[in-house]
Amino acid sequence: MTLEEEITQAIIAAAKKLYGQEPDAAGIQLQATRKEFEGDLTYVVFPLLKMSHKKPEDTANEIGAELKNMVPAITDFNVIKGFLNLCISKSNWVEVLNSIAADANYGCKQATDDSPLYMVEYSSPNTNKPLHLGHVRNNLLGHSLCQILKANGLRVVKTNIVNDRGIHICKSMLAWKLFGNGETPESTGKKGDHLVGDYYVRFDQEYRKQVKELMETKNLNEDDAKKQAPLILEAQKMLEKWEAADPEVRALWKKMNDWVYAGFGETYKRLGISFDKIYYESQTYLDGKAKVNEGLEKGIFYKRPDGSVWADLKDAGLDEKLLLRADGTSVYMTQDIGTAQQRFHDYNISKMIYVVGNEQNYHFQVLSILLDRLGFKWGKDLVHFSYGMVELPEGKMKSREGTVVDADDLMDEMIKTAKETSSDKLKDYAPAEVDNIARICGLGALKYFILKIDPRKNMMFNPKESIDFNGNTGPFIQYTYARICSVLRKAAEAGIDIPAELNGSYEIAERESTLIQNLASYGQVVKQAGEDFSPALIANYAYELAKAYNQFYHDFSILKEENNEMKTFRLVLSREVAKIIKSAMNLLGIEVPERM
RNA sequence: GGUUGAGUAGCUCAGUUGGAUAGAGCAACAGCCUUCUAAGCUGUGGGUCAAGGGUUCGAAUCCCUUCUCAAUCACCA
Repeated sequence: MTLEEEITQAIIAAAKKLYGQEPDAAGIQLQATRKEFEGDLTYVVFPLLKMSHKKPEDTANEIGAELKNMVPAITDFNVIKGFLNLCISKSNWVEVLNSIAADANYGCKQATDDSPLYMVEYSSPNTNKPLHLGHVRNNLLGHSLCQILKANGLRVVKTNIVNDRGIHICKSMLAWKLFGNGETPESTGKKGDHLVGDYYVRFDQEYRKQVKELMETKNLNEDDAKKQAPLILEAQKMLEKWEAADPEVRALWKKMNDWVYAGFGETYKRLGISFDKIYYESQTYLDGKAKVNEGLEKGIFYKRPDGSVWADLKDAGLDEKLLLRADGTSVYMTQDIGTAQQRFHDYNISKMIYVVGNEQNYHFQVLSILLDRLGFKWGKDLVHFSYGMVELPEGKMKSREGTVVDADDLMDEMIKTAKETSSDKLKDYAPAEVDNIARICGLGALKYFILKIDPRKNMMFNPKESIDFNGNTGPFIQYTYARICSVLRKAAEAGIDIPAELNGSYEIAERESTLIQNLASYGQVVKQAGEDFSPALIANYAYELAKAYNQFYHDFSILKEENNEMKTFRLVLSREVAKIIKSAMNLLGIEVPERM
């Protein structure tokens, strides 16, 4: 039983004794006492007034006196208005620290074979353009979410759906065929995804030229010109050939997709993310079509005179939704139906989570309803982990207007800046170690910058101001870790033995017990982050912890402390802070360096 | 127009499910390195929590109205 639970029980017992009624345990909240008041834990007594029929101060005093008698760890209490501040004994805090030290995975749970299986889809790139800042947010959130779910004792399958077919892919294929002169990643030295992306842009440029020309020469309006431009017609023909499995088109498709996958692979590796199972839309869209046709036969969907298939969702307060075009080809929704079916066939999934931007809210609302109507019992329970857009000072990112922040460029930039920042301090180190530290810090700054923000919100990214390395940042937390490592190294050099567990009595200071209290709350934070799907909670916790440690570090000597008992205590405390920082950062997918 | 989300310091963001005098960082200014890593620590200034009403011991938080912004409501994915 934790101290909080013990006190909660005591409050219930005290209320019963004093007022003859038992308050609801769920309604009893203990919070850390604000630092301007004396005490460690605070209980707000206002809810008890209905049963006590006394003033807040009197009620708090009565309860406080009872608690002090019942709970040995409570040494004293004070009352301010309706707030009952409880002081916890020093020895209790040392015990708490010992319990943290005894558990290498403190705050995290381990999954067993019976644990529920969660499947998390994230990343979900198109194969016609390189990853940009928006994808980075998606990838980081997805990876961190998986880490957090695992830390809550769940089994997790990380999955990715690659959008590898459709008209947009044909556009870059066509442009490469027409203008590429046989260029390859090898011949140009370009990453495959960038090379293919360039041809996607090229298609758009040439296409727009043709549209403009048609409007001028044949006096067409824009819509008609867009439909009649030779390039788009040829791309459509290519898509038809692809669907008919034309060997030449398929070979080109495979070649270019492989270039892109190699490029994505590099970016993923650098970002530190991975997948357990990858799905490709080219392999699931036929299932989706089959399922839609099945729904059509059962009368769940209906066909219009032109041959297109629709779902009527007006009774659910939504509109009608297209599922198959008149020519029989599939749309986004069709593919997602097929993909979902395959996944639930492949795995015994208890929860399916889609990490996809909030622009898709409507899509997932519809998907859930459609799957439910198609008879999948899990359809209703799909979770769309919806996150906000990344905005630039000029507004939204647009590939065609060149206002995207490329993922690879961004990482290069961050690592370069980190290297400049650390070059003075790391003069004595081997170049490879300097590079590795710059990589860890640069990526740490980027990842933390993105993950500390509430996922739901749109976030602002200003490339000119770039990302900070001071203050509430990844490197700040990494620095705190490296600092502790340095102290522990020096302790080892001096031959000081740091025990696994403390015994004895220690006169610890307020700042030290606060730090222990901070450490102790890690488990609660991990749990909350798991329930809320919120890496931001972990990020903010890690910052608070690092800040609290730095204040402690500034005010107290560790190795220079003359009292050996206290020196040992502070070393253990430091070691445990480092452990929890490393664990929390791991949940965010951020590495921590031992020196920087 | 409908739906969903958001609006907190000059800027970027927190705010533990309704608790004490609304907090950090950046930017500005002023201090702290012969002593365990100054990517650190301390201090100063900066707020009508979009506006108005309601619920109650107590509201940035819950409810209603209004305003502003974003996304979406496509035979694009």
